Amino acid sequence: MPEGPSIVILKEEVQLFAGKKILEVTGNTKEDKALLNGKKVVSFESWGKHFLIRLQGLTVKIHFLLFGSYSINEMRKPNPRLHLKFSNGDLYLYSCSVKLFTEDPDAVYDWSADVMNDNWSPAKARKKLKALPDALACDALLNQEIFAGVGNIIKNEVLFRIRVHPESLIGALPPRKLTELIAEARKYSFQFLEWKKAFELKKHWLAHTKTCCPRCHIPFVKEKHLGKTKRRAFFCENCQVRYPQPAILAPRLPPSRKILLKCAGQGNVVPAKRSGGKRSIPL
DNA sequence: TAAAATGTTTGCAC
DNA sequence: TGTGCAAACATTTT
Repeated sequence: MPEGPSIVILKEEVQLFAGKKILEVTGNTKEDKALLNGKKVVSFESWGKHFLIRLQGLTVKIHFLLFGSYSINEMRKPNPRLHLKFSNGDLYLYSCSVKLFTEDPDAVYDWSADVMNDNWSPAKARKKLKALPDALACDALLNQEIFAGVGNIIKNEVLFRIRVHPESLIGALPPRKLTELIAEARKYSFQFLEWKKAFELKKHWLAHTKTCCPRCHIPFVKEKHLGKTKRRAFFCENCQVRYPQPAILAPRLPPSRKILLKCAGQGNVVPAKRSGGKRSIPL
């Protein structure tokens, strides 16, 4: 559920409640639910992975973390964290973080940092990245102050697409690669949105959870806890370049037959096994 | 069945 | 006070 594009879908799905009055509030959140009673929804908004319910003088911030979910009209799970009743239906939010705040959301949120927002600013993202030259590419993409909404799936897919090794240093990326990183973070997020709406997101994964590189047809490297963020990473040591690049490139040996067999049947051509017998034609 | 997973915050040790 | 790390949280799927 939780990457930015999924929150955009939620925001679209709850539009039927925009402008409506909250008739009843229940749920096991420890926040002061009573404050929401009788208030009208000014608007539903999102910032990265945050889902915001903007009321008069009060905003509800929902974060779904790893396991949160929601349903509209039908209660699909027991014990919702928050349930809002409207004249035309119900919104149920499960196992999520709920926080209330009274500040103006425009003063709290930097909308230009949200990859899904109309105000997304690649220039500002670049400036923030320039300030973190020692950060790893895999960590930088998950930095919500720079790429709000980007999660682990988007991270893996973006790095594969732009052929950048996840452990590359941000400061060592050539300017054009940095441009690509920023552009692809947004571009892939919107593709994620369209594919998710069509229920075909996984079908389009090229790297995330994959075992073989679709370009090189050799096994992906799978790291369980990569970078400061310690998240799963799937990448190709062959076509994803690690920056900085070494001054002298080590000669690359062709992968062994055993390795190639791991990716057989995925567009990979495995050389025939040499027969143990004597050659009929001497070399 | 145990383990892992689209994530973030908190609290403790140093 | 700052930082870095592990733990906590919570649920579904493999």
